[in-house]
Parts: sequence; C-alpha cells; structure tokens
Amino acid sequence: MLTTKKTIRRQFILDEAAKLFKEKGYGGTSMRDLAGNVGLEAASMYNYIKSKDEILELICSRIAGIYISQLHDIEQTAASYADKVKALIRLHIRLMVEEGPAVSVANHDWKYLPEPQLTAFKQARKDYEKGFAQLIEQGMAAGEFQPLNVSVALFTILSAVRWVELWYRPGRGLSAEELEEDIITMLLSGLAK
Amino acid sequence: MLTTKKTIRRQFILDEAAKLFKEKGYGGTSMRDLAGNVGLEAASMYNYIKSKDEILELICSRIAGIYISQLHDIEQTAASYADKVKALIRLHIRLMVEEGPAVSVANHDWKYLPEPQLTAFKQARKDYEKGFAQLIEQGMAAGEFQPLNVSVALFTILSAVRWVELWYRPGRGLSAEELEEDIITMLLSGLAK
DNA sequence: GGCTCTTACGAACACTTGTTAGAAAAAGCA
DNA sequence: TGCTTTTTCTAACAAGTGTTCGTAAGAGCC
Repeated sequence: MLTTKKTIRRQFILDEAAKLFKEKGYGGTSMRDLAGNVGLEAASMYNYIKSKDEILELICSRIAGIYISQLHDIEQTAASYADKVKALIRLHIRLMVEEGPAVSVANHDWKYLPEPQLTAFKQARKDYEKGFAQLIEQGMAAGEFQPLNVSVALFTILSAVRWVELWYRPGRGLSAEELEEDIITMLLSGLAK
Repeated sequence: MLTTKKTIRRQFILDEAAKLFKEKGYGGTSMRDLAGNVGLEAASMYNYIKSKDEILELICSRIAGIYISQLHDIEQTAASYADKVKALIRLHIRLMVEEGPAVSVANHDWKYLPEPQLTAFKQARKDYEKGFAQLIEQGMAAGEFQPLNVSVALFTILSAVRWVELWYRPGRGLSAEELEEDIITMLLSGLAK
C-alpha cells in the first residue's frame, strides 16, 4: 500500500513546507518554524524526512516531473502549433492554481538544491525549455506565429504564467477560466486592438 | 560634496550586496560573505552602513523611487496610451538591463524588509501598479486596447519584463534594442500571426 | 617628528541554525 | 496483561548569524 499513515504525514510536512518556503523562502524557513506549522517538535520530523535538503528535493523533483510529462503528452497530440502552445499555457496556469506553493518553490528555491540534484534540476528545466522552444520555432516555420526571437517569445510566455501565483487569488471576481482565456488572448493576440 | 570617498565605498558595498542577494537571496547571504566580496572584515563594513537591514532598505527604496518617477514622467506626456505603455515597458527593460541585481533584489527580497519600510514599500508598489493599470484602462476605454481583464493585462506585462534579468545576458546574439522590440511586439501584438 | 580623526581588525556577544542521541510516551499486537 | 516497535519529546551539539567593543593601524595636517 502506498498511502500508509507515514506517507500521508510525510506529504503533509511537504505541503506545509512548500507554503512556508513560498512565504519566507527556503533559507528564511527554519525547521522549528516548519515544526510549529506541522504540530510537532523539530526533532520529531526527522522520522518522516531525512533532512531539510530532502524536503526541497522532493518538492522540486515532483513539480519538474509533472511539467516534463505534460510537455511530452502535448508534443504527441495532433494539433496546430498554436493549439499546442495554448494547451501548454493552460496546463501551466492550472498547475499554478492547483499547486501554487509547490510550483512557487520549484520556481524560486531550486537554486538551494544540493548537488547533484541541482545539476539534474537545471538540466530538466533546460530540456523543458528546449521542447517548448521547438514548438514555438515550428509554429513560426509553419507560418502560424510571428517571426520573433524564439527565446523572447518563450520566456515571455513562461514569465507571464509563472507569476500567476503571486497575484491571482481564486474567488475574487476572476474565475480560473477567465484567467486562462485572458492570458492566452494577451500572449497570442496581444494587448493592442 | 556628495561623492565623498565614504559615499563611494558605501555604494560599492550596496552594489556587491545586490549581486549577492540576487545570487543567494537575502537570508542566504551573510555579512561575512559580503565582507569577503567587498574586501573587508564584516565588522569594518559597519563604518559605512548601519545594519544588514539598512542595506536592503537602501536598495529597495532606490529602485522603487526610480519606478515611481518614471511612471510619473510618462503619465504627463501627451502620447497615445499604446505609446505610453510601450514607453513604460521600454523603461522597465532598460532598468533591468542596467541595474539587474538591484532590481532583482527589489523584486524578490523586499519581503524581508523590516517595518515600517515593508509597509511603505508595499504601498509604493501598489501605487505604481494602480497608475500602470489606469493607463491600460484608459487605453481600453479609448478603444486602443482589447477589452481584457485589466489585472491580467497589467501583470502579464509586469511579469514578462520582470524576468528579463533571469535569462537575458547582453552580448549573446540579442541586443538590448532587439530585446525591447520583440517583447513589445509580443505583448502588444501577440505571438500569433 | 607629534596630534587628531577616520578606518580596519580580532575577539567576543547572544542567538539561531540543522541535526543527533537517549529517554519517555504511545501504539500495535500477543 | 506484558512485550515490541514506532513515534515524540527534551536536551544538547557544533557551526553560523548579525552586531558591538576596544584597540591597532592608517591618513591628513601642523
């Protein structure tokens, strides 16, 4: 059985850690802080996790895995490049809305990963960016997109969706669907009329 | 005279601090780290700055001041809203290219500001965002822009330019001018043809 | 030279950090 | 019930934190 009691508690620690890391940063969060939020003493958490580093590793690698498998899925569909890019943007936004804290940690605190996980994470991200860039490049070659610098297009998209977690709060006059639609309109069609 | 020897050395400490804060975060940078980069012992730096907090305050408030005065300047020009937004995007990118580390610190480490500077900084940022949002809103009312959610448009723009410092390196096949043009095209006209 | 004022340093401070060891408590099971 | 295993705690550790103090070295000026 995968969902043992221990595994569940462990995941709870990871979730609380992600929230705190997002709020105060990896370095700014102490094991005693985390223990307080979890409802244990700091020492007791070591029955569930090996180290503070390991917490960061587990959060980052899980998110990285999701991103990569999502890209892989989309690459294999038979759709226009514009639709593929749109679908990818949608997945980014959804993941951000559903897993805000963990995604935030993977975006900001990955640099505190110890080796060799740091190198692995950077490589995974590079692979992901390369795959995404290829979609954009092929879309340009097919005449679906404007002939822009591919990196600029790529990072403008990634940046725009990355910061959703910083200012978007569900249930404040803007639904997740409207958010998706408007971001896609903005990125694909632009602000100007 | 403003540029005394002391002031210059002080600014050097602030510049080195910004680089380190950007690289390793505010909490991840120790005064001994900073002293090493400056070429002094940690204790000696206290002849130039009052505290580690003060370093962060000086960096953040300087950048905040630049943003606000730039917005103010643009608001008072007589141009179309599209041109005003374009000009603001340009200024963002330029500041990012010229003052990368300091801007990065103001974007990421402001949350470690002590009170009351923290509240002041958040208020300044809110004011700035409100002013920027008004430009977008007026542009929509004037029929220059598409009728999107204003916050989505605003934060998509801010996010896109904010992350320039994370991946743009001058002199690597993409000039600052091309960068500006492509980002503006992307944000105003969109990726799709 | 000597005198003054600024700058730099080493040592120490009180405190926090992640982590471990050993004992106590709780839970599972016969 | 008693025995075993898991979970939790308290206490402590070595290392690192920002900062202060007293003193030594240096610079500028007579």
